[in-house]
Amino acid sequence: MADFDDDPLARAIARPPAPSAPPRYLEGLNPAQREAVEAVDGPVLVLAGAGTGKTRVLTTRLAHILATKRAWPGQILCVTFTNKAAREMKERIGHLIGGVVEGMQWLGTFHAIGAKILRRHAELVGLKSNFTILDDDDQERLLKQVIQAANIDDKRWTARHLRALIDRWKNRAQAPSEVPAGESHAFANGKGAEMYAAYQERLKALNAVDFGDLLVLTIQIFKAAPDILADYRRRFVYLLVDEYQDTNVAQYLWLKLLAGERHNICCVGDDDQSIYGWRGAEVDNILRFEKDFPGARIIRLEQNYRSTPHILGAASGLIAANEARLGKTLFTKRGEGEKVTLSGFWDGEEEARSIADDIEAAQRAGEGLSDMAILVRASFQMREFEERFLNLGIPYRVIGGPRFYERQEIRDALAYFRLIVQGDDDLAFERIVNKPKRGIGDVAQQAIHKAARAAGVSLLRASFALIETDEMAAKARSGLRRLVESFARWRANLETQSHTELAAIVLEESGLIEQLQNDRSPEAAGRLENLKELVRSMEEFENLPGFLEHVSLVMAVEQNETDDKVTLMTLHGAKGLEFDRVFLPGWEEGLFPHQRALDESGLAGLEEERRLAYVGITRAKRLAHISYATNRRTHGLWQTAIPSRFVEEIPDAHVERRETDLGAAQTYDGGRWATGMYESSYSSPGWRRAQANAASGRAVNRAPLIEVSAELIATNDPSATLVQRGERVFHDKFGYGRVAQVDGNKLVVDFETSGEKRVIAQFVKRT
DNA sequence: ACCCCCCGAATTTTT
DNA sequence: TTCGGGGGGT
Repeated sequence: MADFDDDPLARAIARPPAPSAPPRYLEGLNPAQREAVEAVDGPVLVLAGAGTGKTRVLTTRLAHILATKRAWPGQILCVTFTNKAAREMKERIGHLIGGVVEGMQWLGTFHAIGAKILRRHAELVGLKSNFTILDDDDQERLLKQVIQAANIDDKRWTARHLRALIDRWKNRAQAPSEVPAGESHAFANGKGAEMYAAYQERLKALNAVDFGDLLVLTIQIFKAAPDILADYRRRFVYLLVDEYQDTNVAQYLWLKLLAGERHNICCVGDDDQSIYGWRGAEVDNILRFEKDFPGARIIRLEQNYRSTPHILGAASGLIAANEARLGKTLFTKRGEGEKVTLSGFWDGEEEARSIADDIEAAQRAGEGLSDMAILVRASFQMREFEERFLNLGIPYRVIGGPRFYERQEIRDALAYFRLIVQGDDDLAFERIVNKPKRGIGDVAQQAIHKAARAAGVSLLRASFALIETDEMAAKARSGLRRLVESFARWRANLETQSHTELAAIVLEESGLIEQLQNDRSPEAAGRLENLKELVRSMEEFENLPGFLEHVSLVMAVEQNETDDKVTLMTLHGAKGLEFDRVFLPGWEEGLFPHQRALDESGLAGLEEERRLAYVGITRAKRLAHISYATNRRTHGLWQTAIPSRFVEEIPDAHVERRETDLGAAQTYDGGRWATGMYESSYSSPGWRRAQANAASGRAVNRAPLIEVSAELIATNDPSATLVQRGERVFHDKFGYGRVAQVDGNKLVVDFETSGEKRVIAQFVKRT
């Protein structure tokens, strides 16, 4: 409550304004922001450019709805993508509505809210309300079983591949029966949909769901039970959606169902910051908003409070090259500032060295390390910087490494907990049945599986029966008996014992702790520490199921980072953040824009990469430094690259070019960059191995030749396309194939080895 | 049950 | 190059 004193919004709400004066919380908003706050009824799309005060608008809008008594906190549905965003909103709202309400019950991520709804109506889709939410590791292991059960070669058709397909279908809310035949064909000669169906069956049997199901199944429920849907529609008087440009089809359908006739929906987003197309986000959702919600108001927030004019100018100039956008013009009242710098380096090492030097110089000049960030396209780029930082002793932090709950020892512990809460969780059982070793090898595990299948029960249940028979070797049987009896005991204590106590006992009695104590490897101590941390982190939860729900939905553990360190992260990870000084290394063709984005998604892929560049530049408050290296080692081979086309797209007025003379490896002929690749003469072990491979006649795993031209992708001129339908072509990556379709410079080619792919015409050669 | 070697893959990542 | 998974040998 003390916070009320520091928070003008909270104060304003606690003390209602005089009738005539506008409420205090509207003070200090610019006209567009104020409009977005006050337009509470009917559909509204707030196009919030980078740094335009989006979060402030969102929270103030909520405050406004509450202060004007249009709805109670529990009648507002407010969805975000990440837990971080949800947490931030909750904190700010918490101040506003104080101790009156615990918090907003329906403020959370799509998945958390989906899970909440699904648990209430689980029986309608054949689940129990204590269902497990699988992470992608479990998901993949389960898929592998499904693939093997169908006698499909799981080398040729990997679980990973199938998972990607199923994710895609679920992102579009497609049930197995709705999978387009062509896409089903993408797996094991048409078995895709069949595998998907089998997987869903297995999930049901395990009383488990995956992330996609949290939305797909709730949509199913809404459609099958109109009374339930009507209930939620009545409850949710106002809907608020953050980062709307990141929604996928399933999320869109889910929102549309919940918005109902009333359409009091407000979506906030920025089409120019849509960078998650590859995981199903549909920019179209935001581009199409007016059609979806007739009479929608579109409000643009264009005044930027973050960056200098040069930074905004650079970013705006770049993003203007995109076709598919609603269009905004950011402006600022801040003073000039410095131009964005552009530097070229001989290789990645030199680039890292120079950036590290700049960081040290800036630090000496009084800048804080935590005000600086290096934003890379791909995480392998981080290594060079880490090495350099370690060398120089510059403190740094990497954001986005392997996360706490993904560590092996944590997963093992969690599998024990899951099995206590939900005995049907066979995946958890398989994980820990012989971990730590208790003599239950392959043979014994096969026997358990067989018994479970025969009786149609879970592995744990089957094990209970099995230890009473003599179908298993004595050693395995006694090991299994001890395990199974432990579970019986733990489960019996679930209700009576505190969950942290229980957890500590489980870790001890299972032997996990002992195993690590006996482990002499250097990592063991850290792992023990992690387990302790795990138990500690359970304290803030009410019970074990509550904790597990948190774990499956929030894969990260909170870390309070107040130390003065340079931040190293990917561009994707940087969205929503800001730094005083930002370094953007690796702006090279093939790396950024990434070759795969171009190969797989053509123009759309290029535009998404460009948005990523835009996100990168707009993270900077005061200084942005772009750089590229002419030579870079990837997968053990040296490759030569040319500067990213994005470099050229930034208006000269906003850039200071510091490129030195390193043009030797590049040529520029009339709008077309040519690149080559050469192998180094390094006498590294890998190089020797490659030579040996070549000598022995084996194919060398060599990266595809990068050949890009600066203008080609943007063209829509059909005459630019040299190949015709039906022609036989060669592609560096996919090999030989026949052109099935020509669309401007985009082709659909039916490749002999890899099937139909969409490729850019300029990447294929006629044969 | 464990170890070693070979092979393949190596953008981005939340939930 | 580096990592992890799987197969095969001990």
